[in-house]
Amino acid sequence: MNRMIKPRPEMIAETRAKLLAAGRHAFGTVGYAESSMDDFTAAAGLTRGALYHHFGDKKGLLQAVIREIDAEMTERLHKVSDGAPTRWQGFVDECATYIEMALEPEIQRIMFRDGPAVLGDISQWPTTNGCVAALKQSLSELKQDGVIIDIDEEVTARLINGASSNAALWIANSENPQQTSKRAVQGFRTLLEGLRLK
Amino acid sequence: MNRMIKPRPEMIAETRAKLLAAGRHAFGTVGYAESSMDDFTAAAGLTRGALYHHFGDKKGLLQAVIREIDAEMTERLHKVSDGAPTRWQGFVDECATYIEMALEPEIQRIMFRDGPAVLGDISQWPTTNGCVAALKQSLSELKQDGVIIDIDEEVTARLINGASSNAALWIANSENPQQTSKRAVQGFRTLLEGLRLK
DNA sequence: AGCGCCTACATACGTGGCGTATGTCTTAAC
DNA sequence: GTTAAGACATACGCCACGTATGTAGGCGCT
Repeated sequence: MNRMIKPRPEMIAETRAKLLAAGRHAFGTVGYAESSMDDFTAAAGLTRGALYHHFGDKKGLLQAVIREIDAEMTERLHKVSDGAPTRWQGFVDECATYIEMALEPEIQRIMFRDGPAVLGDISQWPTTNGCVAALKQSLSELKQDGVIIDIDEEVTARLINGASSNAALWIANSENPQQTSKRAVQGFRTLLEGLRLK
Repeated sequence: MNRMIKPRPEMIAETRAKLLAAGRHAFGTVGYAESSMDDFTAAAGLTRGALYHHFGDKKGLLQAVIREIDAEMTERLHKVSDGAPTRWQGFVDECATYIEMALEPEIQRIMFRDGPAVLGDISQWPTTNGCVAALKQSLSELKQDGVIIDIDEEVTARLINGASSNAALWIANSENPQQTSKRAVQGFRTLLEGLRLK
């Protein structure tokens, strides 16, 4: 009755976490299509059997991985905007952070390339639009504070999201990512300035 | 040394065109990963042998399809900007057209979802950045005319490109695409207004 | 004109990856 | 202690891709 020897649920959660981590690593490095389930489950000391049990299929694992990453990204964005001196500054920082995150190979590959290709537009997914929601919220606050012009927050958040992710792709594949990044962030800043009330 | 190749050019071109069309249709409807080469080559009255001969592999065909579509899109964009009364108007129309094009299922699927996922960032490809180039050129002209503020055309073109394609994804997957589209285009217009010199 | 080669495809074959069906072992319940 | 159920492994079949090989017909050369 009392499980004093070994907590069974923990073992289960552990295997789940192992699979999640193994899949995330494989998807983030070699990509979704090129990731062999046999390979990366074996790397985690398991088999595909466990994967099918916990996640249904390969796509299911991808979804889980995406949820995890999205949650992490959302948290990072919130931290940035919370730590800024002004709301406008926080918003701009948030956008810059978004680009920076999109530059990370794992995020880029999983969230911006393979994710949408395999699962369709994930942002439609109610559970995985944390980043857009974060941007949207920032925009709403700015609007209430009378800092920016009257815009459709949802639309603008989406546009910014698209511009950022695409910019990141461009930056990462450019010859000189450092310099390209500077240019991009600068251009982004200019674009955002257009939203401000003069 | 190099021999003149003229083996029934018409027949060959026709075969190539058939494969291109068949692949384009398959990729644009069921998607790249779900398209069976055996199936759509057979639909064109051919076999995979012809495909491998002409395009090397599945990815090669995708590249060719993307080039074709990109050329078409570029042409459409040029037509729109050329037909506008003012350059600013032409530019805005161009952006709206870009969104509209991105709403077409075939373009969306091939150019914005499967393409980047399979081939990486295609915009880096020298031959397939026609749309970005078109936007860039429009921006350059606007700058020279003193209509817009001093911006980095390349960067801005990329940002617009990203915002448009992403917006299209969002629109297409929304419950009410018509209405969402209106909102998106309106928001886009507002964003672009920020680039104008007052 | 006829011979042979090379191009443009088709056919055949092997491999690998995915999904499912089935098996096994452990834990919890009674 | 027997049983049910969950957690995973093993086994099997299928499909799709890439390659290796086969073949028919035009084109150059004499």
